[in-house]
Amino acid sequence: MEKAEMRAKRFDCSYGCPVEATLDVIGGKWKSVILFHLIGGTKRFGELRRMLPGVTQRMLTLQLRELEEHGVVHREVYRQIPPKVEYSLTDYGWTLESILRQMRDWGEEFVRQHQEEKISA
Amino acid sequence: MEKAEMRAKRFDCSYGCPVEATLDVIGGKWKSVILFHLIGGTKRFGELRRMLPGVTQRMLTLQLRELEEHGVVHREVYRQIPPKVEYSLTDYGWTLESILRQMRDWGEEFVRQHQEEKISA
DNA sequence: CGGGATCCTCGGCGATACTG
DNA sequence: CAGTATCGCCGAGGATCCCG
Repeated sequence: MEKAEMRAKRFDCSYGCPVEATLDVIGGKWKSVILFHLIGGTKRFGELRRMLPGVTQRMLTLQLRELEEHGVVHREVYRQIPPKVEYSLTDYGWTLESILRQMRDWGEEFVRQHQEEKISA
Repeated sequence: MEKAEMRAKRFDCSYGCPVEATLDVIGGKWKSVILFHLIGGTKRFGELRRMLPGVTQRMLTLQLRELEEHGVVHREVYRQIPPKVEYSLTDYGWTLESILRQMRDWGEEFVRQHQEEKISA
């Protein structure tokens, strides 16, 4: 499938519910974590890689490309040897900040709840 | 893998970031949409099925089971012929309401943006 | 350093059939 | 009506190699 077709399909309002649209942007395997780390400021490719234990180079690249296509992440390439590429949130990406912070807060509480459950068990 | 093992693994704080924990609860293929519809009130299995065009019986069952295991959805079985099963948000599930509503709002805006993009293109 | 290109595996998910 | 069981596909994602 061509990239243009993918975009057409993806943006074709084929979402049954707007919640799905949001999930399509932040719901990838590493996307929400990448976005959350970018709230802390611009990051180089290698920095992000070190911040996500277990991510492969390929997956990090793919996820960043999709975030870029969705308009929430900006990719700045410095043409030099060795290469340097910086990633940051776009203005539109910053509109996700509130949701991402709430997701972190809820997740912390969720983990805490289940730790207690394990202790009492 | 035994269910107990899955739970152990899932709740083992193996999330690199709390955001992932939240995504594990609401990030399934149909989970966030199910949860969002349950904000509107208790629903029967068949009702949910009709509200999610394209979902298979199997997937709806699996997703509901996981939501139940995560403690955000309550399953009420009425022992009668024909069977009747109702699903609703637990108190803990209601703590997701704000996030879900924001996700819907952001998703609506996202779809709107890309519709404009298509028109201007 | 930050990628592409290729090959291959594994499990998520659909399709179908059966049941209390 | 609301599930469970079984089979089979295919695409997400890992491993590896090469490049500017």
